[in-house]
Amino acid sequence: MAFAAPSRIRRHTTDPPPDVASGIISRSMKRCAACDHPGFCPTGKLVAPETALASALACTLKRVRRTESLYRAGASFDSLYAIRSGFFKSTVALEDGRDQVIAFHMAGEVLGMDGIGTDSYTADTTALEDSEVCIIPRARLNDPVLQRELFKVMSRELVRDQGVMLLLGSMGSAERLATFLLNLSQRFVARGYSSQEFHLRMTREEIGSYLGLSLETVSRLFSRFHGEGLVCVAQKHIRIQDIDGLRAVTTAANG
Amino acid sequence: MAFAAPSRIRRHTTDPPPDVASGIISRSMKRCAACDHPGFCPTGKLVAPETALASALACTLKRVRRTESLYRAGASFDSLYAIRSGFFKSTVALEDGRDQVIAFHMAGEVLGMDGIGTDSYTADTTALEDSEVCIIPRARLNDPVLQRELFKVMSRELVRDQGVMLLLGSMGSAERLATFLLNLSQRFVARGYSSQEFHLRMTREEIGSYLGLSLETVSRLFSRFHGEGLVCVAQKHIRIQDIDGLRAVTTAANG
DNA sequence: CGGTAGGTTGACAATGGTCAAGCTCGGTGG
DNA sequence: CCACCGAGCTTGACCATTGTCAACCTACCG
Repeated sequence: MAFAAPSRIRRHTTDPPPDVASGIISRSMKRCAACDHPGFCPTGKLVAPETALASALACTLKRVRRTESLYRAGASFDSLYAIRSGFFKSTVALEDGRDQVIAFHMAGEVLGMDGIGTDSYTADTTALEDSEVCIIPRARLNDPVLQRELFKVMSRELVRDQGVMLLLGSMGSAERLATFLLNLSQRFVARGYSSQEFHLRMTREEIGSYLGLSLETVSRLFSRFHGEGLVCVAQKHIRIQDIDGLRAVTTAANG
Repeated sequence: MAFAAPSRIRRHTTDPPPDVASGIISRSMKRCAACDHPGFCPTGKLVAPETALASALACTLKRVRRTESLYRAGASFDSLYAIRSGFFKSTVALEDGRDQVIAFHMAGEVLGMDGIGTDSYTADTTALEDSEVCIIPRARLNDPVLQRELFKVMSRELVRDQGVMLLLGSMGSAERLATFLLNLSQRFVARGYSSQEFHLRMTREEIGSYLGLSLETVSRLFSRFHGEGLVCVAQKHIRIQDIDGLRAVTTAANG
């Protein structure tokens, strides 16, 4: 595979954030004084600028190891969590045992908002790599400054969900995967990482579950995209070779 | 936009709510003093009990006729809307023209929350029958009492979206339609109407769009359910004959 | 009473799922 | 250091579900 072998850094220590884009990381963005990941301080995003630092300092951290769950569906709602570093998936289950990944989450995103309305979480949320979250106790939902920000976060989440419904309801398999890759790319770049090369933290099965496809279909599509020169895939390493080509796949009839 | 004693307030006069379930309506639930639809006063749901009446009186009503849109994607966010009576659909569009129904809304539900995060709406929302909404100007988002309630409403909306993703991603066609019918039934009964007999306000095409199916598949499934004695379908009138049978369809492998 | 939007049904095709076999890589223990 | 093991991935063959196209029907509205 024509793929610059990345140095396989495996950090289980706290100090630096785990590498997200296999070494190709732009550290240009300024950092929050309290958080050390580039450009994306969850607490900074959550509160007005003037109180960001205070909030950040007051925030309790929690570590979640890979495969561990942060909360489970049905557990009583006690806090929100802002991801400081790491990667999560959320899944919901049907009574008959089937379940589905409904979201992947990365640094700066807020987890647990599904619990506000019913006082208990409705999804399972699990770390896909060793991660750290800031605990936002439910009592702080009364903080007007936090509230204002949280409205926006929840609203944007509603918009994100619209996109997923569109994806699941109107797109063919290739469109879905291309959309997914472009979305990941966009989110990585917003965090100061490479937009073209990154490491998938989820399995084919999890991608398939999220996209409403079988793991085999996901695998075949990766192979096909690879063959078409759109991406370079080696296991979980992805390099987007032709971003415009991928965007074209996103449009119907190029599936 | 000021909401104090506007000239165009349509006060809560005595006109009864439009019949939702072709005459089979239970009127047993108590009504809000300010709103006249049974058991489900949007303003009452939105504010703490002690201020419900005041808010309801201050609320400006807007009428939306069938096929008219309440707001369109891209329009700047100026208010939320609580449905007082009627029925709406929300659709989102892809660049290439395809679009999809992402929700149906009925009395008591809140529209426009997708606009909070980005300051403009992201969906088109259209009345499927002559409807009335209470306007909640964006300025009122600062009202702490309203805020608290809105958090719950938005959170529940997130949970609802999870259910739709599950439906679109994990269910077969028959499961989807059965789930949809049971959901409608549940929502009607919560509003004091019959749980078994109701009038569909949307076309087969709109149902199909919402469920990620073609209109032909929806039609065939209605015929099949009819043949199996699960429902009695006559155009847009639906009577659920065997609710447990429908629930069984909801489970995999009974598709 | 005719036009039109919406709905039904059938024949066929295509997309994507299922099943099965085999591969790759990383971890583990001899 | 090597052999083995298992989770995750790939690929092929086949098949089921659902979409597409087309024809026709029906109800409703002027």
